[in-house]
Amino acid sequence: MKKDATNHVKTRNPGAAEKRSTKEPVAPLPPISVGLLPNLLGYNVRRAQIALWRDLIRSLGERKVRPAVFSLLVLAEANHGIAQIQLANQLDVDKATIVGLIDRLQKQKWVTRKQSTVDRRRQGIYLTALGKRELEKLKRTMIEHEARFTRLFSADELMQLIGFLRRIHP
Amino acid sequence: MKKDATNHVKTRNPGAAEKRSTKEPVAPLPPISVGLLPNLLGYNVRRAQIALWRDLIRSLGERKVRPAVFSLLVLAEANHGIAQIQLANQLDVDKATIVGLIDRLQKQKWVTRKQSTVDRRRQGIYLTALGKRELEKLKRTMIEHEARFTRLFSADELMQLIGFLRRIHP
DNA sequence: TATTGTTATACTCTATAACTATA
DNA sequence: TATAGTTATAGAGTATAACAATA
Repeated sequence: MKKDATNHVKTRNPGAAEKRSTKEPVAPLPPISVGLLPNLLGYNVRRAQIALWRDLIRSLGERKVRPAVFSLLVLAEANHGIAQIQLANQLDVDKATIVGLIDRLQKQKWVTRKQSTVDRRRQGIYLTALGKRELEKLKRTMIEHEARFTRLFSADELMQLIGFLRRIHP
Repeated sequence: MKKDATNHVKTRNPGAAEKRSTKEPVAPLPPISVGLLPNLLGYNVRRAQIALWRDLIRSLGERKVRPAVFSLLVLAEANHGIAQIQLANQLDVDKATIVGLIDRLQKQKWVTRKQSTVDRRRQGIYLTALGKRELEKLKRTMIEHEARFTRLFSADELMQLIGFLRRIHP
């Protein structure tokens, strides 16, 4: 029923006004009070994240890549042969989750696993040539997506905002 | 494997240093480069949201209430007899999702449904006396949770931050 | 005994589609 | 014909637990 949702996070509404802009219905829904919600930091962060997330999903949509995969590819590119446990630690997800993501990426031939010679428990992750090319495209998509939001802020404001957010996730 | 996770969102790590603080392992994991991730607005919002979400889950934990339910109760309290479709619009989730949440709350005797006399399609939502009492407790929990994060900011900074976030989710 | 990777399983949150009853 | 609510189903994202190989 919700329009643009492709994800577990609820749909942001660029059309919040839709309902109100149509002809006045017979028994209109009365306006509601939103209570204390808008003053809560957590509520606002959550709503912002949902707005960003949905835009990102829409942007990545055609590429069938999910946000987590993008982060993973960026890390893999910056760290040739990174161990899966390191990806898990850095992205703050369980290692079992990483295995699933890598499995898919490997099937797509975007990454390969190669056993480490230093510690044979480790399966180093390497981007393939295809993976690198695709990541470059993804980065462009990501930059466009970011721009749609960062342009809401001056350079100073953006620095401030990111600084604030880092205090929350130290 | 991840410690405090009770949720689909990945675990924030107050113990990120754990791995490094133990005795130096035989073949230590090499330090990694995080690439461009920390400069992305979306990445930082997501990480902040996860940190807040996990703390909230932990705080609400014993009460077996989820964050979405809290918002719903606040709205129901501020709007006696609110229609489920209004809850869905305000919280930006599908109406089918709201039905599920209300079903549980009704089983717990925290809310009741009552058919509207104005428009009999509507099932107005009302907090029970029990629901009101529980919500008061929840609010205290929520305030403590919020305080753990808002104290990271001065009053001015907090106003600024919330203002920034509202630009992102208009 | 601890760690890396793996498999199998299950849970939370949410959406989609089709339906009923009312309007 | 449209809207509020409902039901049934599915999917994304993630965790947990148990295990093998290696350290």
